[in-house]
Amino acid sequence: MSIHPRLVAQCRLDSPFGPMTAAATDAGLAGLWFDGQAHHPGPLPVPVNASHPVLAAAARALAAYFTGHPQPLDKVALDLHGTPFQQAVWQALQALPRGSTRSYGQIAAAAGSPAAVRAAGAATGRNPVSILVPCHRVLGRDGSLTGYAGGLPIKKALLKLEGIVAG
Amino acid sequence: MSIHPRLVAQCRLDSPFGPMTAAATDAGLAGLWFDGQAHHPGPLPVPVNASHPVLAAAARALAAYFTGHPQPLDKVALDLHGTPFQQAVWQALQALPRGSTRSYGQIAAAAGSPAAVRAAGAATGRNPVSILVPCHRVLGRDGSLTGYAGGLPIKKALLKLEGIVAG
DNA sequence: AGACACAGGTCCGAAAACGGCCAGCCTGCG
DNA sequence: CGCAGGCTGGCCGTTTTCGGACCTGTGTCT
Repeated sequence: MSIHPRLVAQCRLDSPFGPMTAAATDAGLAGLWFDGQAHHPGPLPVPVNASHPVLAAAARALAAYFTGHPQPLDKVALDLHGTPFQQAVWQALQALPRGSTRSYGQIAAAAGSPAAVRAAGAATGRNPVSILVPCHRVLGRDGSLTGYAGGLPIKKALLKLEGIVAG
Repeated sequence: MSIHPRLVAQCRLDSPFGPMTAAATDAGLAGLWFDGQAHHPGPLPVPVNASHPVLAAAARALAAYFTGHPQPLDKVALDLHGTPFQQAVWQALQALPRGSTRSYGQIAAAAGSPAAVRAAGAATGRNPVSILVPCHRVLGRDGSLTGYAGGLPIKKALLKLEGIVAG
């Protein structure tokens, strides 16, 4: 997958698990990556501008998430760039509230292709907006962690933060 | 291609990669070939005269090149004989300073025919003045050596001499 | 004239490889 | 039996790889 074609601004954001990079279009948040995570897009050819409204909103939402807010007070607009199937999967992920989990099979079904379980796993891994699009709430059928672009320890910590003991 | 019609003198010159033959018109250097290289014109029907000013200048330039001079102190006048397209390609080659490389596609574009990539390769191969017209600084798009009239080992050695590790 | 051969590069379609899976079997236990 | 573990094979979108077709100017051969 290529980088989002309409990026206009980026900035750095802090999290308890290390600094992150956020990127936005004028339509919404397009990316939020841990440093060195899998599928990191690398250096972005757009200016740093932390005061861009979308990035400011993302910073507030991220802070609210780590403060423990069950639902983000103001939802951040998203502008995700991917194939139709990926869009469907990421859409399904956004429907997961804090503290709930699903299996990859359930996500695949929600995305409209119940049999495309493995592909759903791949699409989940390509989620460009970590945390705010809760790809970490997807587990194996038996509750195993299975994988996370930012590394399993962070996935486990995020779930623990949400009150889930799974692991 | 036929031999240059206005040749007036020739002589032998030494290089670290073996002896070479140089040929000149009164207007400038017309050829510089390794013994046995591809497209070698063969025995030339002109007198041997190493003291001809153009050939003397060529000898100095060649020596300077192998000494490591970044730019020839006094540029040798050139009198290249070829088709308009070949002239354009060789012109583009002369613009390459020591240590820099281009792809055949870039050379074709610089010669005015971006699509004539393959033709640019052919024209590059017919370059009559080795080394001083740096046809050895042209590589494949992926950095591969692809070819050299004097043999790939010499091309590689010339590049190494200029500080390029490409291989 | 006409038909090839080249010191390359781009495009496009087909085919194969690759996963953040899961169900079905088979084994080895108590 | 009942259950935990390991292997196997099929699942499917995406990515990568691979193989042709075509392009273009020139020299050489028919």
